[in-house]
Amino acid sequence: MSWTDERIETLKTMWEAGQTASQIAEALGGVSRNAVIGKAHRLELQARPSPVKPNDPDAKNAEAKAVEARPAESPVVDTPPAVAAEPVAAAPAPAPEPAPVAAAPEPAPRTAPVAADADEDADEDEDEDDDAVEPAAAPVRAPQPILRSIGPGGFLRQAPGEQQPPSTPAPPRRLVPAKPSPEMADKTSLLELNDRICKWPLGHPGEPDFHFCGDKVNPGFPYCVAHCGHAYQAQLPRRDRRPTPPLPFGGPRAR
DNA sequence: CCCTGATTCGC
DNA sequence: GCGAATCAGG
Repeated sequence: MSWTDERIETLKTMWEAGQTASQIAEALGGVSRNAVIGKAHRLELQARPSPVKPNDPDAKNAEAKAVEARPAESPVVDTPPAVAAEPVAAAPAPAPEPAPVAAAPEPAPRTAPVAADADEDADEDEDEDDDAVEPAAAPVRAPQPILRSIGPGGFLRQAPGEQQPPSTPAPPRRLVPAKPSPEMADKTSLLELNDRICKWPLGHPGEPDFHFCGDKVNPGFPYCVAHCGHAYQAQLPRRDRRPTPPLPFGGPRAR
């Protein structure tokens, strides 16, 4: 996979939006987390709270650590044209690339309670789906990206840890990355599924906010503990079940 | 363990 | 230029 302009743009945008390298890599597809990081650095996209502390050269270094034979790394303090991006226009971004459609879970949990026929399975769909005309939905899940909020008067607010000068004008970016809207930034998309996050779908495919649970899986299962509870339910003996099994989406597509 | 980003270095 | 391997902090 090569770094096309589009992919680079996506990388830049997501990187600056605070997405992790892993997220970016999965969203782009075909590249590893390392590749993303490497590319980001080559693009001089650094500037991001890294878990690994940059040792203070002044504080107490010395040469004890020979590892520190870093050539002249320009001590640039100047921050690159930072984000400051006002919430970019939505426009539900189609995945930048056809996703390997395989994420369909095996036990087939139903996302759409066809009709609450019968009793037992009280549908416990996680909220979502309904109405929500409001684009600025409250970030129910952990907001990862460093989002700036708009204060009174249209001032950009900075997160506590943020060091970007607020003066930075928003670059006229009209490009639409994989995750255009901030409210989608912390939702797990199809592209971000991996072996250790819960693949339980929330909402309905095709809807703008359709996403996946994204929690950590119950080891050995494709879902988190809570959703395993929904996916795997004890089956009553035999013929005790009059009503036909509730199939998702009206059952397997007949074709 | 898991995650993260940074750096190195062979290709 | 690229990215796997490696490192290192949380």
